[in-house]
Amino acid sequence: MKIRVLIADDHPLFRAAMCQALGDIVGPLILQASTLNETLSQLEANPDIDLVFLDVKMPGNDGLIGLSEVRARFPDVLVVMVTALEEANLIRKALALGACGFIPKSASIECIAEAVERVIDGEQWLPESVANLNDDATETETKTDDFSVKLAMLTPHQLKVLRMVADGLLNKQIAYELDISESTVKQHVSAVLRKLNVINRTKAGIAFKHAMAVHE
DNA sequence: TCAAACTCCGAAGTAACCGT
DNA sequence: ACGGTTACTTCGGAGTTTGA
Repeated sequence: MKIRVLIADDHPLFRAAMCQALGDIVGPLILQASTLNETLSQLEANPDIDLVFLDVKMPGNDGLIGLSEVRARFPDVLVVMVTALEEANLIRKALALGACGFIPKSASIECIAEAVERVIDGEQWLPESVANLNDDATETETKTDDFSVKLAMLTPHQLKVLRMVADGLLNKQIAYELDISESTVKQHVSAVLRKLNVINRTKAGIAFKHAMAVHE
């Protein structure tokens, strides 16, 4: 298997272990990152990266913000989430946001190898222990799931804009950041409101923050 | 995907009016 | 004269529509 892999995790020991495990599977084409910014820089500098193992909790990535950022900026890159937590709700959100798979840090090398093969083949992959997690979602969580599904309907540009709206940026500021006109930002915001079925940017921002916050 | 033109809405400022 | 209330105007930001 000749694919280029990026391992994004803030723990050097885990990265080293992953490198060792993946080295036997995908060969030597493995890059590393310890923060979300570093991950994005690596993806920008290496457009040939096929697959990213992204830690749910690392500097700059609290929850699924990193996933949404990577999906928004690099829609062609496959993303497999890595976490010590096996929460059904978190996993559903990640998959709805475009993650191709979910690997617990306790996964065996065989398990990781199977994940890589399946994901590269275009399938979604979950280990059995995760796939069998009881669906104990509360009503609120169910609503959040619906929202995550709506989030997955957004285009990469719309996701970027939503993230900035959630951060409290004005349309003018978003336009400056993305180097587009203010009216284009408004068009994106309108599309986001329509797709998320909310009446204004404040509600969209709050809902987005809520959906991204997985460790409350 | 992007931009232009438009409407809508709320906040802030100002003037006119009224009661004390 | 002073303070409070109301009505009007202006302006900036948000959102929609239309077309390239």
